[in-house]
Amino acid sequence: MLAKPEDAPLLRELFERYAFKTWLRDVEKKLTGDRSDEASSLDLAGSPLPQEVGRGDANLTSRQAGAIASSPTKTLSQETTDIQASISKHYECVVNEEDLDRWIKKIEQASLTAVDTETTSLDALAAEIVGISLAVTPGEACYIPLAHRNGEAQLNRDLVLTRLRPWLEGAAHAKVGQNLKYDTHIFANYGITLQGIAFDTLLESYVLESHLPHNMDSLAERHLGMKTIRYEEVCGKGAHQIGFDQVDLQIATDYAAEDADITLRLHLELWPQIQANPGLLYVYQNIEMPAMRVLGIMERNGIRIDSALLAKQGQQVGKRLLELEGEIHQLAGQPFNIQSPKQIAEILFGKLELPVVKKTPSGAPSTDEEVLQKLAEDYPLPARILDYRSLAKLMSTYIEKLPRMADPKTGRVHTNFSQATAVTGRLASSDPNLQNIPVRTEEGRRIREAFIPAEGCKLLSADYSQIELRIMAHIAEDENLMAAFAAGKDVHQATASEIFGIPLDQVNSEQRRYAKVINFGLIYGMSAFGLAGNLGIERSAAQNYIAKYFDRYPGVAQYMERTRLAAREHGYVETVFGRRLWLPEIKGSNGPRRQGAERAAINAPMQGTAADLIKLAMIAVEAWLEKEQLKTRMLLQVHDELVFDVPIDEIELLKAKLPDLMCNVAQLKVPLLVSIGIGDNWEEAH
DNA sequence: TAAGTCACG
DNA sequence: ACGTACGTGACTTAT
Repeated sequence: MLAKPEDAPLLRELFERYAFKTWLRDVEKKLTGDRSDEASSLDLAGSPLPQEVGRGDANLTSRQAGAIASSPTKTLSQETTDIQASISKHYECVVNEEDLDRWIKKIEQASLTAVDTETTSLDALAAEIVGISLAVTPGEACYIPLAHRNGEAQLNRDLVLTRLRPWLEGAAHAKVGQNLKYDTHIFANYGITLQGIAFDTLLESYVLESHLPHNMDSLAERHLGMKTIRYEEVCGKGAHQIGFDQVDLQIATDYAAEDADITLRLHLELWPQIQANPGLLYVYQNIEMPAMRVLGIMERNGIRIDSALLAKQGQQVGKRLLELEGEIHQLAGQPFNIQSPKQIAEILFGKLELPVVKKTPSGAPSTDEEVLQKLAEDYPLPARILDYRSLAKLMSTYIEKLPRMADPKTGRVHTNFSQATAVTGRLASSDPNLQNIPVRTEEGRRIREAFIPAEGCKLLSADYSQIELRIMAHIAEDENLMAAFAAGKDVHQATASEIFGIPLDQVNSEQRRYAKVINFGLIYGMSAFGLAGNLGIERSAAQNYIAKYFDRYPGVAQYMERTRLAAREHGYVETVFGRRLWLPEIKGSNGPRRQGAERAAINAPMQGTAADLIKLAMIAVEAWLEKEQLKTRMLLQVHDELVFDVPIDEIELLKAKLPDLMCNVAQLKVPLLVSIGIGDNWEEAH
């Protein structure tokens, strides 16, 4: 059914070559061998575990052992992890060439090496490398300090990088890491192209349990029963935090070598779990692992910002904000902080005695947009506050922020695409978030004018049309809905025609608007109450629309019910490609939370399949760009949209080929549709 | 650090 | 009776 994307040959080769079964058996043998020592190793609480480095820090080691000893009831896997935890540790600090040579020999011969970098910053593009850790066998790891600033002897950074380069860039040397997208950036900062990325424990955890935390401390605890040294324990936190380059080598080694060690052990635990499930294996190998590389490229590309334009907009918006502030204080009869919901509430509901429309979760009177909109029907002040709020938002979040985030040399902003944050499989964008740039209002869209193409390029935007509704038609296999898409109908118009029982060409804009709200509601697992609230109609009327919809689209009704049942039975739901979303609360006794889980269960297969599809598209498009050696660069992904810098002479080619690539990453039971926009800024291209 | 709000798909 | 449309990130105030 699915046209699988071209497997990356390198990855496939690595997976086949390093099946790990033999090696796993060896490791298991070692674990079993340790089993006889289990009782005594559990008694280790209070006495330090053997370590070459860090012997002096009994605190950390005893805390680790203590955590093991206090483990509650043990499952089989818990026993395994206890044994994992009891493997003796040998962490070395590599500060001379002899040891470096020995480790290089080790990793050259290893079938798989865990790699981790320590740096000066979480900002991968700005970070400087401080050290590298490596592990090839559980319990054995090294830390190679490169830039610690406390006078302790260490190897020269450039010498080590030069010596390691052939291995780091060697595609045949299989590597595993925790979030290797980050480490790839770090090495790229020094002109080194990390290759041979075979596994990533962050993505392994994400594919297995997207709803749980994926940081190394949590993973070690959850899967290995081990308590790890936390970053704060080494560097402190808040204002007192020091850079990793200030940390003493011995402590740095304890921490950093452990990261590589834990990464390797986590992989040995997680990878078999993924292999055991074909759907998860597909998502991991063919979607997440290849997507990681594409995301790294996009992050490095960045997008060009017109800071001068934003500065000009800042002048205008700033002036308008001052005017509004004056008017608002005038209407309120006193000055107050308009940015404080609490103070707004005091003015509106206290001083002016306006009616309270709704309350916040904590019970305070709400002053959100919906409330102010309602009050604006009868009073002048709320409308002004709304104007002020929206402009203040534009000002602080975009107009002021984006220029400060731009690289002063290139004028480009580089977002971080977080691949393991959204439980549904979507990406998340942060620092800055470029997935929530305003578009819905006239004022907001002006921000998009400041996103501009590179010199000699146009911005090209390609977005999937109605992707989630198409996926709903596919999953539900609803004849009527599939037929509407097959016929190329305007789906909201078609829906209106069905629920109002009128011919397609007699649907008016109001009816279409209703149908659109209903279609969105379906994707979100709405109730009659929710629909009524959204449309401003009686609940009974909303219920009638829903009933009519399900009457005309019975496949969709069955899908909703089927999904609720499947979620309850299995505790998870799946996308078309086999991605899982676990819903621990689906069987719970907390009614509202269970219903929330049911709505998430209905939504996740659609949102998640859309996420799968666009990731496959990104992989296919990037592969094509590279194969054809084009200069077009992929810049952004906004859930159903991709944005590119396209040189003028490649525009026609992209216009012709992109929709084709994006629509054919999979063959669903409905056609996929991609529309293209081109312009001298994101607003024009959209 | 939490709460409230609002930007996006 | 009870809450009530899914998924995100960022900013500001207030504690």
